[in-house]
Amino acid sequence: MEQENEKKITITDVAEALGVSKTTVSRAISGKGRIGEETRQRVLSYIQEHHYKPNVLAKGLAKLKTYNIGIMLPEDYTVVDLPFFQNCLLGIEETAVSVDYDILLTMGRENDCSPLKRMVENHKVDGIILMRTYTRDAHIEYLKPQGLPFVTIGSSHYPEVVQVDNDHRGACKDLVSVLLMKGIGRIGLIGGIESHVVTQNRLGGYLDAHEAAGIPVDPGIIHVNVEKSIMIERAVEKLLESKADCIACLDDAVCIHVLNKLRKEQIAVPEKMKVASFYDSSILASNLPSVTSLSFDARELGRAACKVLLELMEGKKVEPRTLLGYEVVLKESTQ
Amino acid sequence: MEQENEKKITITDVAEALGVSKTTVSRAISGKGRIGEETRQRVLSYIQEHHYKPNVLAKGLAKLKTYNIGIMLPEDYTVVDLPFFQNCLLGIEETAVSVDYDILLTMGRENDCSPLKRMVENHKVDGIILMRTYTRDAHIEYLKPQGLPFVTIGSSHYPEVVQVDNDHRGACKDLVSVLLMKGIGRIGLIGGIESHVVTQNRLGGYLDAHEAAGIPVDPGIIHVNVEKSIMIERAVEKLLESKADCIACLDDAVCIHVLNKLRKEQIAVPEKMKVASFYDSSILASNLPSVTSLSFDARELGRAACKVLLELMEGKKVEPRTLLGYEVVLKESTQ
DNA sequence: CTGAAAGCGCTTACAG
DNA sequence: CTGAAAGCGCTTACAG
Repeated sequence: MEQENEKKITITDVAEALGVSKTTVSRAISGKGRIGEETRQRVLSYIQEHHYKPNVLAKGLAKLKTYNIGIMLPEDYTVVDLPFFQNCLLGIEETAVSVDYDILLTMGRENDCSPLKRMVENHKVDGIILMRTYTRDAHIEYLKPQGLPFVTIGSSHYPEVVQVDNDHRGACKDLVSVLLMKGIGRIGLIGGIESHVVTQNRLGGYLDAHEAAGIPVDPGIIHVNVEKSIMIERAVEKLLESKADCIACLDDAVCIHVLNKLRKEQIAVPEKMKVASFYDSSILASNLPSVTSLSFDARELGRAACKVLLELMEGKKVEPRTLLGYEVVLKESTQ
Repeated sequence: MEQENEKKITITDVAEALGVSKTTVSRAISGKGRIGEETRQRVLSYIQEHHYKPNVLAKGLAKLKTYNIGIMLPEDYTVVDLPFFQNCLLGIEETAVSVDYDILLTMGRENDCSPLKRMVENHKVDGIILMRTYTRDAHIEYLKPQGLPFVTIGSSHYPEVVQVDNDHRGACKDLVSVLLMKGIGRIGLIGGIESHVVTQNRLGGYLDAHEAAGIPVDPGIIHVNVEKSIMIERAVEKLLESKADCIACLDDAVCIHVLNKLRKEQIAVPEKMKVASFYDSSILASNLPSVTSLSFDARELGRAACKVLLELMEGKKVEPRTLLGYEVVLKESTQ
């Protein structure tokens, strides 16, 4: 209860109590500038004892920093993406906190920059992480001329935009290659939104694998921009007609619908139809049969993105592109 | 590109350019204090034209505010809870932004206050929203003597702690009452963590309904603190043995496992066993059969919580408890 | 109606 | 090694 009365003690209070100048106190805390070891200890122990904590706001004003990093989270999420974002955020926070930065969260739609703009114009952040990218990305276009450091999680086609991403293209290529090698020759595709860069990468990986294996691609079994469950069901029907061996889902939300549809049609997985997902999520972990998919470390991705951003904020030169690894996880659905 | 050069113009720049004092500029912006209408317009239009935006940090320092509200998100989430948190956050942001506040996000485990503490001690927020409550809540206990306004989403047993919640107890009571009235007499329970206050409320609603209907409760068919899938499966087996008519799941994560288990055991839903969930999520929406559950408006909950917090921050007196509504959604699984 | 000045809580050249 | 002073960009009594 003692603290209740103490009420926000400031650097001036500390200085007065100790009979030194604010300068000295400041130096003791920051460790910068020459200062006697004895004085330093005296200040430090007083501070400890009286629970003094510098006001980051004031420090920020003096140094023209906010000690906040802004996060732009897409609002039009899919349930399935959420664990990814959550883990990513954990990774970001973890590394931000380690240098005494906080996370300012804002959410918005694909083409609505206003939340982002607000955050920037109000001078509330020192740097920004965009959690999703689009082939034509209004957020990036707004941010570029702003001169504020930012990185994207997920790839973009914008030159000079620093990006951190999992290697989706490589991952999909590997997964598809494995399937092709197992003799699963006709792999149909369902899902994905073309305006998301990641969709392009996944498609690229799919094509890469076919090229590497010398197997031609049948454009007739590729169903992109299929999102609503009805359209997914129709796509499944078409793939059944086209005698596909396997349905590769561009993401897990689609995969859930595909599995439901197959169940409804009494098509046994994997006996009559194999299924794989190009994404990674805990949602499909408990499915019966378990689903072959990719595995990414979202938390590590968050850490990496934040680290790169912090370097950028310090004015360092950074790699324009950081690609993180993945694992192909083979399960029952493609056996 | 023009903006690139302009570089952070300040109130002093504006004042000089217009030949007025900073005081005047400040008044024109805030609308406070007497000021000539003409002067006011002159300032305002200059500001517009030159994209001047006051530095919120500096304003904050002068007024001893941060214009941030802190959000404490639990780290040990379940996938199924995520849509709830996401929508809740949207509601919070929406109303925070309307009064020019931002959201500072931090995440932590049930008994780890350090992220919260850090945020508070660094003077980074003017108020806090706890997104989950526990029967013995370390966060609340840390926060109470701090004198910083805060509200919880979800109920707590702590007196004087302002809380905003859906009426889980009433909702569960209604749902169970409906089932009982349909002649579904033996309703088994699976899931829930006793240390979560919401579990207590749901149990309470379950009991209320039985009492109201004059039907005795069989403690043998209540399986709380069942979380892991193996334990859930075992609980399902026991309920099958005990001839339960229906399995009510304390939350949707549990419900998914229950459905999987029933499918594995070839028990038809709803013919051989009814199923209901005490929670609300989009995950079960696409299930076959669709699952009877409750429906809460998480976004509205976020709005309400933020509104209450803002009032608290203005020093107003607020209701200690705000309860929001719900809907009982009957679906195929209990037909 | 308007302005000079002090103040918010810190940092950091500049002297000594 | 230490301190007085100016400054970060705003607000707000207090005069006029």
